[in-house]
Parts: sequence; structure tokens; C-alpha cells
Amino acid sequence: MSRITIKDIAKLLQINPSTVSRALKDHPDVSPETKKSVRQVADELGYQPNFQAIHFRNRRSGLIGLIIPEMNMFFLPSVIQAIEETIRKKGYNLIVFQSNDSLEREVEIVRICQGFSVDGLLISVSKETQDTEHFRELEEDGTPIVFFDRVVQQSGFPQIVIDDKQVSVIAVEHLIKKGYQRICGLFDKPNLSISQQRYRGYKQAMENHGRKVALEYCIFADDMDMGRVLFGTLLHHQEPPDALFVMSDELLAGAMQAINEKGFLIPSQIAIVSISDGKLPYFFNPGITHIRHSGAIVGNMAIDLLFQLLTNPDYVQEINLDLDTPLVKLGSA
Amino acid sequence: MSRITIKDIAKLLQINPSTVSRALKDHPDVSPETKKSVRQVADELGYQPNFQAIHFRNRRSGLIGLIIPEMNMFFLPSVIQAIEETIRKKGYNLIVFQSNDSLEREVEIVRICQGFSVDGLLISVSKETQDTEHFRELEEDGTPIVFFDRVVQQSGFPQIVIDDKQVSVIAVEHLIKKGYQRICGLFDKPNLSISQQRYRGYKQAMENHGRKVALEYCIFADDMDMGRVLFGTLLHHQEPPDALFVMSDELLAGAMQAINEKGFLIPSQIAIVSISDGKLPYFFNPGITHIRHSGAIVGNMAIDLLFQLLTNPDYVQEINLDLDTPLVKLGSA
DNA sequence: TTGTATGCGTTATCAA
DNA sequence: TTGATAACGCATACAA
Repeated sequence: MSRITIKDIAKLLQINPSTVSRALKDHPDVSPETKKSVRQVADELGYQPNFQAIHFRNRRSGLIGLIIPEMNMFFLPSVIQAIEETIRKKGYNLIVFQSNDSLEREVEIVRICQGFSVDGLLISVSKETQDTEHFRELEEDGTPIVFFDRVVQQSGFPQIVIDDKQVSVIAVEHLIKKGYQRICGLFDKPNLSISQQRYRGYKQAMENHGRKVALEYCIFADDMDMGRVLFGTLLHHQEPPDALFVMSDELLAGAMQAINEKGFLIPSQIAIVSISDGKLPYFFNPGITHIRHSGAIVGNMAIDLLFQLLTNPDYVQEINLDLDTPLVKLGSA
Repeated sequence: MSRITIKDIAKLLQINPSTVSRALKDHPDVSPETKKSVRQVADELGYQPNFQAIHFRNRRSGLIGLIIPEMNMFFLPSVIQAIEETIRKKGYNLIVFQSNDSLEREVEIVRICQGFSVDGLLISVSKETQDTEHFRELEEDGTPIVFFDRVVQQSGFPQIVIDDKQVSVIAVEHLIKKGYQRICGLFDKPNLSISQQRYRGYKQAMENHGRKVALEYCIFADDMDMGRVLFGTLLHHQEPPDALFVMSDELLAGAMQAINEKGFLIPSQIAIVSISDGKLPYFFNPGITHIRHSGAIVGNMAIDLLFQLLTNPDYVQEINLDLDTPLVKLGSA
């Protein structure tokens, strides 16, 4: 026998499958004796409910989709660790997709999610994503969607973000107040709204203090290695920066490699402030002063909001996590 | 209309659902005209196949399960990044579970995987897992299972591993040959077979060179922080170690924090060799000499093997990745 | 309290 | 080449 079904149990007990079904889910109007014998036989036979059939029948999948641009060792692990835990507790399961920063792929993935009838979707969008067209259909089906981290501006979808601009202002002002003169800004891919916001914050802080933004001190890098190379080049300038604001852990890792290669001392030759998940900064000596933007908190807020929406579809809300982003002063600035 | 089905298309075209089904999958004996009109209507209506129904009908899920002890920023991201990519290419999807290093939870997850009829399973086992009882049923159903990284010794299941003992011998001998005298070994949870194997390698290397293993220099730590604390304590000993062999990136991160706190210089006061995914070692100054045990390679091999088994169930094999684990000499030893 | 009948969306089998 | 039918495993409205 390949796999035990409700029918098998029913046949063995000479009762109807529907009774077995009810007994197994502790339906009130099944006699205790029936329940008992059903459970016993189910145990003996090693019955495992067929989720596919159940979900199919119930028009739900028990799956929460997670779409990320690409897996990496920064930020996302914290997010995943957090959401998987909650999802499991609620009896759901997590299905993970990488868009590889391609809109085309993202669109396809959203279709797959539809095909799977995911009960909810968490997404950090690709760098090519400018609007939310491809989510409309899912939304119309009533599937809750929560955006986090990399979001689409003014999409109207619920999202978990920080005030990227404001947070960056705080970080950069910390450097300015400490008296640093040539402050480099190291940002992610330039077409990401998160990069733009953080760049605006950098610019704003500079202007607030009468500094002008020198373009050669503003670096946009696609990934860690590009960050390493571009920032490394800048360190070889006649007038290298004396401080660095870096918007992510990934780029911090790149910058640190450049600094190591060049042999600059922190903070005497180069001061650093970053926005970070809060782990990487402690790996270095001295530790890196950072604004803590915890992936775990983002993940938790995102999944909690998603479940809120699952229960109560009208509960639309944007959540801003600024309160949870303290400036952690370590040795680097 | 909530969602377009094959029936809707059929009704609209006044033909039979089965014909629509065949047309949509380009079945040879459907007339070109029928196919054309079906496709057109399907497009117009925005038909999306219902995977749940398809998979249910086909008794397969299109899902590959991945069970890991717990998500973290070391090693696993590389694995996930690699396998998700392959899985997507093959038209499957990835469902991710954390056992939280609990056997009980692992057992439950395996049951869930059965319930979902996953088409294959990749697993790095919990620290409590000593046998493979709970996989037997899945195996009997014909579901291929591949173990990686944290495996169960002599389980008979296909697995992707390195010769942990031998690799550790090489790492530690590198330190011995460089003349270091008091070589500390920093290992993961003591009941993991991977920890035991790597400890044995450490011991073997020492004994090969007539060194005796001092127990106070052998540290087993559950996680990064415990590694930081325990190794930090050791650094304060009268006779602190002059070299460190550390078996994972996570513990390397912990050890580096301890070293930073203590202010020891690398390699003059403390030399280091690690086993690493190959990213973290470059974050430090000097870089950390390591044996590269790439999560990407492990992930690729694991998922490739899984798909082999999916196609050809008799293709049982254990794969040993020693050839892909070079000693990368950076500045730390 | 239990049984009967039906359907979720799809596809394989058989018949036409 | 197409249609009718049944079935995958389960759950529920309804009948008894």
C-alpha cells in the first residue's frame, strides 16, 4: 500500500470516509467511541493527512511566499530566520524565491505564487522593479502582500520600512559633528529607491551643515566587490576621505576589505558609520559605529503584519520602524 | 469571477475541458486551430494553471524541501543561493524549514514534507539527530533524500560531505609546520558528528607530530557568542595559545571578537587557520588562512545529486568534496 | 450520530 | 480529433 488515506481507515472500520474525516479533526458530532477507534487505526496504519488534497480542497495552500532579490549573508538571513519561525508556529510553511534582481523573473515568480495559491507574500523587490502592476492580480485575489526593505515608493501596498532618508541624516550628522571633513557616502545600486533615499539623507545632512556634496565622494556600487574596488580607488586619491557613511552590511564588508588592503587606521585615518543588521560591525576592530536596522525586527514586523492582513483584510497599514533603529556607537566614529 | 479555470475556457469556446487541457499542453492530437483559439482565450482571460490541482492530480508537488538547523549568516546562505537557482531552473520550488536543532521538530518537519509530498529533500540534521529512523518512511515512498554538511554517520543515505577529519589534519598541520606551539582547537557543538570528526583531525595532526592534546586548548562552543566568551577566557590564561584552528565561520567570527577585545595581534600573537565558506576570511586584516569549504559547491552538488536520484532512483552515491577544498593562505598563518 | 453525494481543477482513459 | 467520464484525497451540505 503506497499511502494510507482516509478511505483505507474507513474501509477497515467499515464506516464512511466522511465520518473518518470528521473524527480525525475532532468534529463535535462524532461519538467518542468512533473517534477513539478512528484515531487508533489511523495511528496503527501511520496515517498522514495529504496536505495537497486538503489545501486543494480548501483553496488555500498553507504556504507563505518570500521573494528576495538574491540570497546573501547580510540582513536576509536574519529576516528569514525570524519569519520562518513565526510561519511555522502558525502552521504555515515558507516557500522561497530569488528574483536575481530581474523584473522578468520577479513577474514569473509572482505567477508561480498564484499557481501555488500562496496564502500570503513577502517581498523585497528587484532593482528593476518600478511599479506594482504584477502584484495587482494577486492582490485582487485577496492575497495579502507585504513589502519590506526594498520597496516600491507610494505603491499603496503595506510595507515595513524605516525612514531611510532620516536615518541616513542621523548617521551622517554623527560624522559631521565629530568634525570629519571629507565624508564619503557608499550606496547600493543607484536605481533602488532605498539607495536614493539614503543618498538623499546623506545629501541633506551635508547641506544642513553647509557642506557641499562632492560627487567623487559618492559611490554607488552593485555589490560587495564593486564596493571594495570603487572605495579602494577613492582611498588612493590625493585627498582621500577621512570618513565613510556606508548604507549596508554588504558594502561595509567591501569597504573594510579596501581599507585593510590600503592599511588605513580606523578611526584615525578613516572613520566609519554604517546602517547595519547589527552583527557585522562587531567583527571588526574597532567595532563599527552603526544605526541598527535589524533584519529580525523587520522580518517579525513583516510577517506579523501579513498575518494581521490574513485575518483582517481591511487592516491596511504602513509600518515605520524608526523607533527601532538606535545609533550604536562603537569605535569607528 | 474569482479565478479562471480550464472549465471557463471550455465553456466559452463550447468545447470540452479535456480538449482545453490537451491544447494548453500542446498535445499532438489537438488540431492547430483548436490550440490557437484555446491559447488566445486563455491569454485574454488571463488563465493561470492551478498548480495545486495539477500537483494533486499528478501526485507530485513540484516542491523540494530544505531542512536546516537554523538560518544564519554563515555557510547556509551560499547553499541556499545555489540550490534555489538550480531548483527554479528545473521548474521546482523550494520550501525551507528550520529544525532549531531539535530532533522533535525535525521529525515533525519530515512529516510535513510527507504531507506536502515533496519531490525531494535536502537536509543538514539537528544536533540531536543520531539516526535516520524518521526518514525511512519518506524514503520508502521513493522520495530522494540528500544529506549535507551535518550528516548522520553511516546512515546509508546519499550525502555531500568532505573528509572532515582529513581536512582538519591539513589545517592543523599547517600551523604545526609553521612552528606554533600552543594550538587551540575551536569546535562546534560536541555532539555533532562534524565537530567530532574535525576534533579527531585536530588530535590526529597533533599526535602525528608528537604533540599531546591539552584539553584546556580544546573548546566546544554552541554558537558564536559562546565561542567568543570561551576563547576570550582562554586568551587570558597564563599561557594563552599562540595559534588557533577554528572549524567554522561562525566560530571564527566569535573568536575574532575575542581577539579584538583582547587586542592580540595576528599572526604574531595569535595565528589562525579556519575552515570557511571563503567569504568571511577576507573581511579581516590580515586575512584568515583557511580551507575553503564552499557552501555554493556543497549546495550545487547536493541539488545535482538530488535531481540525479529523482531521475534514476538507483543512482545512490556518496560524494566527497575533498578535491574542492583548497588551503587558501592569507596573512593569519 | 452517521451516511450520501458532490465538488475542488486537472488529466488519463476510453469511447466516439 | 474531440467528448464523456472518472479519479486523485478530502471536506461539507444535506439527508437520514
